[in-house]
Amino acid sequence: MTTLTAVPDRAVPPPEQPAGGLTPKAAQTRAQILEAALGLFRESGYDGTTMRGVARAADVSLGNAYYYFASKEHLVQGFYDQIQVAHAEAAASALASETGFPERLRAVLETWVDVAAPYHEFAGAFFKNAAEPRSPLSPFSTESTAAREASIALYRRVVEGSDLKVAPALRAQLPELLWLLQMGVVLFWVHDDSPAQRRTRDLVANAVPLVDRLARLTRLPVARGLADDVVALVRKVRG
Amino acid sequence: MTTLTAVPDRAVPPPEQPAGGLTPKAAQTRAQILEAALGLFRESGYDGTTMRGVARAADVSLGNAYYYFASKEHLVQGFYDQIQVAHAEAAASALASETGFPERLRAVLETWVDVAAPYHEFAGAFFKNAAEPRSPLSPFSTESTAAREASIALYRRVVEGSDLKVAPALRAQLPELLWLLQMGVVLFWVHDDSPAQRRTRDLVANAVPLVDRLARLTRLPVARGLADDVVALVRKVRG
DNA sequence: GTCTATAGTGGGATAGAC
DNA sequence: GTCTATCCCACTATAGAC
Repeated sequence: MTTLTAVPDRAVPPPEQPAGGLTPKAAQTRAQILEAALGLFRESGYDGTTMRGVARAADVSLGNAYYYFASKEHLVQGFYDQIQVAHAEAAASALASETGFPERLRAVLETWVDVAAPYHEFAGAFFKNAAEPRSPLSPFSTESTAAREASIALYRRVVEGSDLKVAPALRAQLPELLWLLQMGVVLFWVHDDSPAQRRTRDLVANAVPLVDRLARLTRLPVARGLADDVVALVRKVRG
Repeated sequence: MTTLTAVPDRAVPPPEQPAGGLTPKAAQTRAQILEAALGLFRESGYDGTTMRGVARAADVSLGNAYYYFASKEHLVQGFYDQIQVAHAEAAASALASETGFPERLRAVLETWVDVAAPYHEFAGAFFKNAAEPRSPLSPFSTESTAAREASIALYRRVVEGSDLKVAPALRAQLPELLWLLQMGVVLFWVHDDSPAQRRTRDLVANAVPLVDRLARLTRLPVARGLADDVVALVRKVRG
């Protein structure tokens, strides 16, 4: 779940029509299956939904469902897409009107909580699958690269459109670090049983000013060396 | 699993009636099943191990395996307990000879990597289960409280036995924060495909001095207020 | 309370015919 | 591309032995 910025489905075997396009018929069938799956996920959750049920609801055979979606997990990517689009849209309008770094950061994090809220109940099951390292759904997987980059780009906009003054070396790395912060928020969120995810919202409200102050602190000589080393560590450890 | 075996010897042992514990026979069978499971996990991974296989390797019936472990996942809980005990033991000897904070911290984190190494290949499957919020296997769950407390206690020893000078408010919270650091290391570790988890060891080696410097920095007035606020945030957000 | 044997059920995933 | 038939395995149920 984490990013919930997901990746366009590539579970589809590219049959005849090249250029990544599907036959109209194939696209239709595929959409049918996905729609049925998302409906059942909403109704019965992830575990409560069976591939047989999806196939039946989509009016196709079980084998056909597997022809388009290699596994039950792959169906979840459609769910990711929906949230990712909604988050990007909601965040965009907030970013258009704010210039302060903490306000922008808080807006983006809070809109994620807003957008994801309706799915909180089922998020646990999704999160479980996304957390598996070898899963294509993992936010760290190569399959998720595009989605991850898109999400990081959102935080790049947060930084670049803001008045933040920060150690130069850190500035380039900051979007990625903020994305990691979102990962942490998501982790907290899936464990948050408070009504309307109140505690996650509190976390965001209280953590953002701290991040802001910490970032600005890196301009002081006493902290700058440390900030540089953090950047170096992240860079080294990333790949 | 580790603590419930305290059945005092008696001249005439009563056939059963374990006071919250297991009869010796039961403990023996249970251990047998767990050992067989861990062996198969190592050999064939989590998904490659079947409950039938576990039962066969342990020389018990399938039903008996389920008598002791309600599900395949519950076998993983046994793994957690075992690794936690092994980690505590391995770390203890390192802690006995080191007094510097970064050396102690690094030793504890590295012994974890050492102890967990044999299971790295299939740790992903474990991690997947642990990531599910409502799972009793989650490190944040109430069922995991004992193991979590034991782990935090280890980091309390790291701090208390060391020469670390840190903002007083932070000192009390530090063990818990270091435990969170370990969670982060574990997250990195499960995604680490380098031989012998080289990159995780690099991460530890490079991150520990940073943590050390950051902790000491909190004594400076300029950072102290921020440290206090971090402590306040953690405290608020935890419960 | 501990254990066996056996016979299910349900659901994820696959093979191969058409 | 779509189907039917099938496999495999986690898990359950049951009935009974000690």
